[in-house]
Amino acid sequence: MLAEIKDVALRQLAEGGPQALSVSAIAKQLGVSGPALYRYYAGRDALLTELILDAYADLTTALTAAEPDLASTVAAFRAWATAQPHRYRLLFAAPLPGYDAHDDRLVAASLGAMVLLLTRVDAASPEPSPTLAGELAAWAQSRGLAETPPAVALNAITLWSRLHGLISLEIEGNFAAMGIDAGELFAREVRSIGSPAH
Amino acid sequence: MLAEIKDVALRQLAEGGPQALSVSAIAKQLGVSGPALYRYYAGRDALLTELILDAYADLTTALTAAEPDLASTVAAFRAWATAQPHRYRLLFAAPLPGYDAHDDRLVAASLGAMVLLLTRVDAASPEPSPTLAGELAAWAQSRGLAETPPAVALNAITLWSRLHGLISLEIEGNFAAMGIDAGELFAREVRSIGSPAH
DNA sequence: TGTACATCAGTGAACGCGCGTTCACTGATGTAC
DNA sequence: TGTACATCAGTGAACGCGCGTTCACTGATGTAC
Repeated sequence: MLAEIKDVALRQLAEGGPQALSVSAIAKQLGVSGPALYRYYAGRDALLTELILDAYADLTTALTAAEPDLASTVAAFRAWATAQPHRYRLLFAAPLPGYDAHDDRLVAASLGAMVLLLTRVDAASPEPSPTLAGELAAWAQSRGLAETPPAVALNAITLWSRLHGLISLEIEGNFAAMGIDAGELFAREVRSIGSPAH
Repeated sequence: MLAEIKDVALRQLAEGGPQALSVSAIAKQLGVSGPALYRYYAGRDALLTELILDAYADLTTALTAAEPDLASTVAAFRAWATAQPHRYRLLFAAPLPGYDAHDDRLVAASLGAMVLLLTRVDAASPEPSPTLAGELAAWAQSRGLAETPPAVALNAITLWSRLHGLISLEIEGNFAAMGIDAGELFAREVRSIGSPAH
């Protein structure tokens, strides 16, 4: 039943966007009265938190299942995002109106998925400035990646940023509207990160 | 009065996010009854469309005012976005719930701003594949940029995508959360586009 | 095998809320003669 | 200068809607003796 509720919730998220996610609507679709759901979730926010945690876990699984090279991992990342854009938005776009995420599990979950992606980057970027290198070192250390050289961390973050740009534009249909197939764009960005001279 | 309504609308957008933009709330803040606004705007969607058009126009102005080199234009783009993230989201993130934009002026306005940014790119990317080159040529032509070589168009789109990734992450506070100053990241992306070997 | 009880999923009514929008109207301001 | 009228910004009540959440409850199922 818990799973059934999440299923319907995700379907509504996919079809009607974030604002379509409502306790009453889910209940109606399940053929059940609204208050019935309160037996399973403390409320709308709790359900939402659960959906986000699931999405992080699912993304992590997808990345883990990919071949451990950079290109395959990035391809898996993109495939996951484009197959279910609503879940990608749930993780990386602006949160829903009135939803306040102050759940420690969220921080931990996001770490798992991102670290996995970032540690597949091994090429180093052109040397960052001393200031940026310091910031990067501090960040890597706080993430349990103390061994990572700043130039590699920078490369990883750059990759992440470039991917996010491509994916969010692709998800909203911008490349489709331009008549451009995004596949080659992705391949190019991966190549740009894979070689130090980008 | 038209301007005053927009002012309040933008302030609410900035403070409470998109869902805070409501006719009644604007009216209340103006010390006026709800229906009074219908004398100035046909409804919520019309007001929203006006806000988007304004934002495009404002962004175009900001880009035009910048020095005509790539770095300055990108800096202006970023400055505009970070100074008023809510307006950037209005243009480039998911539209508001229930808002259907089928206004020809929107298409024209978005074109103005983007073409301005994209035409400041002159370096060419490594040669795109024949397929992609064809798509790029068709797109450039439909945008009145028939002279643009596909490799330059690709470079421009790559720049746009990279900027969008950086800006949307910066706007949502991701870099701040990592303790990283985003300025150098921007400078690097501009450099990567400015030189053909990225 | 039969009775008494506890558990607990789900119900329906109700709460207060804010939304966009319509409608008939008031009342001040400006214009024409 | 004074009167008759038109214009029109703004009002308040009302419409139907959906929301999250609470509350006391029903009624079926399972358990203990």
